[in-house]
Amino acid sequence: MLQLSFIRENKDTVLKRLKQRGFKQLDLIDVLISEDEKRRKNQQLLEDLNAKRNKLSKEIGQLYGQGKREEAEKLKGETGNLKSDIEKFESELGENKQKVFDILVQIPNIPHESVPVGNSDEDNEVHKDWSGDFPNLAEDALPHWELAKKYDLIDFELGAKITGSGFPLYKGKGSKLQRALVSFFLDEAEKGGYLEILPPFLVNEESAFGTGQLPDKEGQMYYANADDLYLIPTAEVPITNIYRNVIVSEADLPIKLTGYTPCFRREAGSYGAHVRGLNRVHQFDKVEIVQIQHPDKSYESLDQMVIHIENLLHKLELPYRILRLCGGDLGFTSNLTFDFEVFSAAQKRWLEVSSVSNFLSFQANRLKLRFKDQNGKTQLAHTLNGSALALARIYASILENNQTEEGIVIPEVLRPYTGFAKID
RNA sequence: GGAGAGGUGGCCGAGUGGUCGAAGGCGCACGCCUGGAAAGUGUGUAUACCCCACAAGGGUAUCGAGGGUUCGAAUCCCUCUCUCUCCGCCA
Repeated sequence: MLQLSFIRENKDTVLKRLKQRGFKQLDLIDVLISEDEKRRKNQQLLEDLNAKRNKLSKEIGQLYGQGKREEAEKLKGETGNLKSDIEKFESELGENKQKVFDILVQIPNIPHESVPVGNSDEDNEVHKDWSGDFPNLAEDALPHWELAKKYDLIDFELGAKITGSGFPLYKGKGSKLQRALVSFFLDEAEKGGYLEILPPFLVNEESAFGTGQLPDKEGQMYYANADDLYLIPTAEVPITNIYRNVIVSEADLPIKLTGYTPCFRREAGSYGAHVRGLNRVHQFDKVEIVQIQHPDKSYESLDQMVIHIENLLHKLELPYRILRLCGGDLGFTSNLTFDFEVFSAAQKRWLEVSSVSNFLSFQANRLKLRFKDQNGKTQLAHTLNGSALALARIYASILENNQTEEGIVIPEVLRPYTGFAKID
């Protein structure tokens, strides 16, 4: 969430930027500010009362210490009203704080000035288009779900039998290819200076709140009722939450972490032909990269992450393009997001395989993730993350783009991992 | 799942109702000392919020979390949570 002090001091900018992302409830800002004023007033009153009470208590303590019981008892009598007043203001202040908080969590991050105005994914700006060739497939080229069947790589029906639709089951070389991709991505991230993490796949409510999944998107996450835990929709959640409630030193920045996890998404309400095969599934594997960075350098980090991802796609020899998300498509927590799309040649579709974002201090504020600067002052760090990469669709495009009459050719870089060069 | 023990500042560790945000030690920072360093020595060393100029200064809250008793709670009571030990179960 945004910092209240920032909103207070930069109201006009905040309003302007929120408009840029099409945020409708702009009146919330004024409500927020006035509620916060009430809160401050009540806090002041309460603190004065507390100070009074503390002083009296101290005096009573001293009197008892000196054996002056009667005087002490007399002083006790004077505290009567104080107590009930304190209770009153305490509960009022509690309500004030809750109100402010409830509003604050509804306000999305402010977009970067470069974010184009727009309502939906159709208004996203092509930041970098593909200038190379597209795979030249035969007329009878198959979509990946057919290829998966033909070569017995993925059994969607079995997955549906065991769990439900959208839970693919990989077999044999199909499974190995998946594992190869995960290993490849992790190794590349490590070369890029990211520390590998294998985090828990379920998180508690605090963690889900910290990165912004709650309270907004609980409908997107699987929820383990009996234990009050959420299945992670992305490794971003557990990995970023490592630093929840932590103050790091400036010298430790940037902190660069990577991790493989399966990702679970309910994707409620998504049906139809465009979700066939691996295009949209409830469980998929992903390697995520995360950075915790100094506020002055977070955009540099974002660039660096974009390059890292481009590199992966080059190595996999996949045609891709980069989109700059428009205000309407920008995630609630994000300030600036680039999406990566890979061209899946048999479907003749661009598939989103990565999303890289700078959250500025939006997540850090929720997480209480701070660092101590050179002057000894603590301030919020910036967080960023990106998929590097999301597997299911990468997998799909590899199958489709690399199909030949002799079988599916495995990209060179993956062969050390798969142990085979071709699926036939 | 059952029984027991325990969660105090960056770390260790004292503190069972009164001036305790918290002794002492370690660590860290700065200074003195030194040719330099170690040792020694001095000072400082949490976070959030409020008043105020995001200064100085002052106030409030925080000793796992939440609630309660009390004029007053790290200290007493209740609930939750986490860690450790033993038993059970188990990859």
